Parts: sequence; C-alpha cells; structure tokens
Amino acid sequence: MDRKTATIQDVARVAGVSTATVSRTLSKPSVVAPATRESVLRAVADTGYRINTLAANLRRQRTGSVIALVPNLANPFFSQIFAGMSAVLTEAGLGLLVADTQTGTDPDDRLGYHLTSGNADGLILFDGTLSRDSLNVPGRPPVLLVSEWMEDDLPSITVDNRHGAALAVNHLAGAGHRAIGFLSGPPANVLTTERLAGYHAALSALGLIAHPDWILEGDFTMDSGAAAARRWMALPDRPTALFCASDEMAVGFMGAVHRAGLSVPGDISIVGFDNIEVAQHLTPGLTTIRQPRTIIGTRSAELLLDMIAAGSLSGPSEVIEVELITRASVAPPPTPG
Amino acid sequence: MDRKTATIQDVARVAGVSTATVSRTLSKPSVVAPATRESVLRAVADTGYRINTLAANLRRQRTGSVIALVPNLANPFFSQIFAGMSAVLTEAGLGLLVADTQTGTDPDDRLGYHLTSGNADGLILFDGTLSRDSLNVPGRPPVLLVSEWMEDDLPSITVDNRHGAALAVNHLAGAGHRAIGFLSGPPANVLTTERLAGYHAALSALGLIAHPDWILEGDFTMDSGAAAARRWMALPDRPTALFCASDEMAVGFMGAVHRAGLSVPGDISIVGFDNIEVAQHLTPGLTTIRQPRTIIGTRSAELLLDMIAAGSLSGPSEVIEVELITRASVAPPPTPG
DNA sequence: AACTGCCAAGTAATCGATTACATGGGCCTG
DNA sequence: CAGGCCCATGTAATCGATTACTTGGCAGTT
Repeated sequence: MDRKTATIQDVARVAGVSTATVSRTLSKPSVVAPATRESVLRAVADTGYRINTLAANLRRQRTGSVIALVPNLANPFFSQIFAGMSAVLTEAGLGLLVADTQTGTDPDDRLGYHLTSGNADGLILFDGTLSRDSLNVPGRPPVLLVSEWMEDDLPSITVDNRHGAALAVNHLAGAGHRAIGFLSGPPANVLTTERLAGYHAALSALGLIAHPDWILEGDFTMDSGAAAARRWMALPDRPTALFCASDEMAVGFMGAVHRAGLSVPGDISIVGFDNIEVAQHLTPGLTTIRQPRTIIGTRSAELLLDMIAAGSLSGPSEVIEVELITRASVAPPPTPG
Repeated sequence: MDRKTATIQDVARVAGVSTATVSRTLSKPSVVAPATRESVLRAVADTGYRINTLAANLRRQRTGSVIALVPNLANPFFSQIFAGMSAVLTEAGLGLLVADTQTGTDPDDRLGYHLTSGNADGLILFDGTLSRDSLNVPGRPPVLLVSEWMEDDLPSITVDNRHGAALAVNHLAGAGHRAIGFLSGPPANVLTTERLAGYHAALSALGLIAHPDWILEGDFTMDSGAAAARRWMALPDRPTALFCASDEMAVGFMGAVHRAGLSVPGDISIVGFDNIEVAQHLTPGLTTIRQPRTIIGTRSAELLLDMIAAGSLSGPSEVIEVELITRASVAPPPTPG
C-alpha cells in the first residue's frame, strides 16, 4: 500500500525514541538498553523498515560494493571466480559489481573511470594488459591484481605458473617424449611469459631442447587452438607432445587434430592448463594443470576486504599452488616407422 | 596529494558560480549560458572533480544499479548474457550487480532480500525455481524474468523452447531416426517441461511414438549427461537418437558413450541445446539449437531499462527465436544386423 | 546533602549532490 | 518610459542515514 518505504524517522516515531537510538540499535545494539532495543526492534518490524544503504554509505563515505574488472565478461573462466568472490563479499555486506574493459573505448580509460568514479570501495583487476600507470590516480581505492600479473609490489593473487608448466613438461617427458612443444597465449601476456619460462626451465633441467618451431602462438581461445593445430600438422618435424597454455586452446587443438584424421594421444600427447569443466568429458580426457578457481575468488575477496578494512592501498600478495590432473590425453610417443 | 576528491562546492568556488549551476552544467548543459558552461567545465577539469554518484542517487531516489540474480554464478551459461547486459546497462549509466540464490540460506529469502534492500533500480531474475509469491512485496522495483519462466503476465524474456525442440526432433527424424529419446533437465524446471512438450508435439506430428524408457532425466550438467549415458547403454531397447535439453549434458553423454567404446553418431545421433562454445570443437561437432545469449542479455537490459524509465512494474514480454546448427553428431541410424 | 561519574538517549551537523522556487537584469512592446 | 516576460543564476530545502557532542538522571561516595 505505502508507496514509500519507511525511513528511520518513522521507526523513531513509532518506537518513541530518536533516530540516533534507532541507528545505534541497528549498528551497535550493545550500547542501548535492552528495553529500548526491544521496542525499537518491534517498531522496525511493524513499519517494515529497511535501512537505506545509499544514505548510510554516503554518510559513511563508502559505497558498499567492490568492482571486478575483467577483460571480457563473456569468458566463462571468470564465472567460477566470481562465485567465490561473491560468497565472501556478500558475507561482509558488500555487493559485487562486474564490468569489463572491452565495452566502450580504451581499456585503460575504463580502469581509470572505475578508479575515480568512487563507485567502489575496492577493485579486483583481472586484466594484465592494462598499463600499470593507470593505477597512479590520487585517492583511488585499494586494488588487488589477480591472475595476470607478476613482478611488482602491488598486492596480487597469482598461481604458480612456472611450477604448473614444469609439472606439465615433466609429465610429458615422463611418458617418454623428447620433442615437446608449447602452445602459448599472446606474447605480451604475463601468463604466456611465465608458462613459457617454466616450460624452458623444465626442458633444460631435463636436458631436452626446445626447437623454436615447436613454440606455437595462440590467444587462449578454442579457435586459436584449432588454428595452431593446422600449423602443427604442416610442420616438417612435428613435436610428439604439446603443452597448451590454456585448456580452451587444447580443446580447439584436439578438435582440429581429430578432424584431420589424426589421434590424440596416438599422434600427439597434450597437456592443458586450467582444468575447465569440460576437460574430463572430452575424448580423450584432457590431462591438465588445475587452477583452483573458487579459492582464487575467495582469497581475492578476503585480501581485498583486509585492505579495505585497513584503509590501505598495500597488502600481502599470495601465490596459489596448482596441481597436475592426469587423464588420457598423454601416452608414450608413437614409435617411429 | 589531496586525500579527498573535489566536491561540487569546490568546483562552484573555483568557477565562481553556485553549486546549482555546476549541477545544471553537468546534467542539462543546454540551460546554462555558454560562457558560464565553459568556465564551469574548466573548473571541473582543474579540480579533477568527479560526481559523487552516491549523493546524486540518494537525492534522485535511485540506486544506479541493476541486480542480476542467477541460481549459480559459477555457471558459465550466464557469463555471456552478463556481457550483453553489461554493455547496455553501462551505456545507460547503470552498474550490474551480480548475486546468486545459492549462497547463504533459502533462495526465496535471497530474492526477498534483494527486492526489499533497495539496492537496485531493477532486478533481472534467472532462477525459475523461485516462488512467484516472493515477488509480492510492496514497493519493490521492476523485475524482469529471464529464460526459466513461462505462462504468466509478468514481463519476461524467453526463447522459443518448443520450437527449438521441434527443430531438433525433426532434424533427427529427417536423418531417418524413428526411436528418438529425450534427455531432460530437472522435472520441475520450466525449460524441461517446455522442451519436453515440444519433443512430444514434434514426435506426434511425425507419427512417431515416444517410448517412456527413452526419456532420461538429468539436471543440465555434464556429469548428469554422463550418468544418463550409462543408463542409456543399459537399456534393452536403445533409441538411436537423443535430443538433449542442454549442450552440457550432451557433452557428458558423448564422453561417456565414447569411453564405453561406442560411437557418436555411429551408435547414437545427438542434438543438444544452447550452442555453447565448445560444441563446434568436439569430436564429432555437436549439432545443436542455438540460443543467442548476447541478444538475450541486451534485450533483457533494454526491457528492464524501459520499465525503470516508465516507473512501471509491468512491461512487454518477448520470445527470442532459436536456430538449428548442423554439425556432425547426427547421422542415419545404424542399420540393424 | 553535595559531588562525581557513568550510562542511555537526544540534538543537530554532516555526507554531496539535485532541484523547486526566488531573484534580478535585459529586452520588447505599447 | 512603464510594464511584462523570459532567461540565467542563486538560495536553500531535501534525500536518509550516522555520529560527535550534549544532556539528564541515577547511583555511589564522603
């Protein structure tokens, strides 16, 4: 019936107290006398009062939300991370706003916009292609860098990409492969450079060589994996095993190989990275490096909440461990001849 | 340097005008004299002023955001829809808050919370399992039901599930199949009932019968698809074709069939529903019914924006067409003997 | 009885914008 | 030249909470 919802004034009137008392009852009940508290709570129930977060946040100089800024919202890789983040943030009374850097104009502008808009108490940034200079804005909220970052002092959450690459390479070598290729992401991408570095390091440690032709370039998408497969098949001296920097590329690669009448793992063994859900349902099942995405999400939210609570732009960084998941896409190399 | 960001007062002082003029310059520039406008804009630039959305929204009695409430944030099906929604909402100056109904307690409570919290100017609801009664709260914002709804007068966006099912069945029948099964979602789910109805209708129209054993039950997940495959293989009289109510289940089904040494489409032809990205990279490529998810997202946002602008709880509903995508998972039935 | 101290509750300033209404100057018209 | 109008701008109330500061009452102490 009542179009407008009750305000704190209404509750105060009904309970016969001041608005200050109502506010206190709701935020720190311990400081109000039990009898008063009860009558306020009853008035709240009677009026159907809901706190107006906007007004509260304005007064408190906060926004009540955190923005997750991803390169591309349509990428399902993030959804599971969002779920973890959302659970933690909701618990803390914060909302999760999502936005991507591809809508509209320049990605760095988008970041700058969100940093200065004052729409968030904190930002979680997934896009490693953004310029670090964009973060130099006065009065910006705390920012946590996730996944695609490395090297510097800004608070971040990453996974151990080098170790993951080493796990993959060692597993392939363990199956008997000596010609192990790498399907990379975009060259400038940190995930690419880290996984590539891990790949090289692991090969050297094994005394194997990395032929430059064996490094194929993709962009993490399934389509780019399929394209890489066509290049691989055209190679005069094909590697017998391939470590793919993402499961998506591995899926595309396998699909294209099959379509060409070749077999995985008969003609080429494959290890992916991520452990996306479909990996275990493929034929053959995809051996891969698991990234614990829910944990990445929850830890990100937790670290950011700490920074927000501390009112600090700096905070700890964390490296999350990865794990080899063995399935059927790896077998000994084909016996020549 | 300055910890605090500039307020409208600062801009007014620098420009030598009143705050009203600054506000007007920013919101409806046409009503202020060009000279004044320019000096205000210069002052804005000089001070680095950013409008405080919280304060503006409080005054305007709106929140500046829309909540998308999905059953499960981790489900990648939604991410592409989010992308479409976000693009439209951002354009309109609104933020997209995401939340799921699984975190915390009772899903209906979660919906109720978001309806009354006053944190959103509108809600987009993807969870068809919620009770419609939950929407009966006074003073709630406009709500648009997406995808998992049917039948009533509330504004909604759906796809033509029956027609999609008919496309699938007709395609299978066209390849020569007479024993066509259906792999459903949860029985109570509207998508299930609609697609099942379409399946039955199409079979009748073709003069084919639907054997009850040929209706397998899943829950839209890959795992449930794999489980269904095991039940299918145990069937004394297996259908030679299967229409799956989701691509995810089709993926799981195909995987399990292959693992058992049978072949798709050699032993069974399959049509999915959704056209998820991986469908075209599977072996064989999955024939499926495409749902235009980006369009679902953009249209949802547009319809909701209309309702918000009109200040109305009601609005038009829309049915979005689906399309058959032909790939290699359908072939003529195996010749008996 | 007077004084001190403390606890619960009230008063009112404040967060930063928007906007209804008031004002004043310039121009046009008769 | 007086009257009326309009346009650009200023004044100040307002959105709905939080919270620093103040007040008043009661208990305990001497």
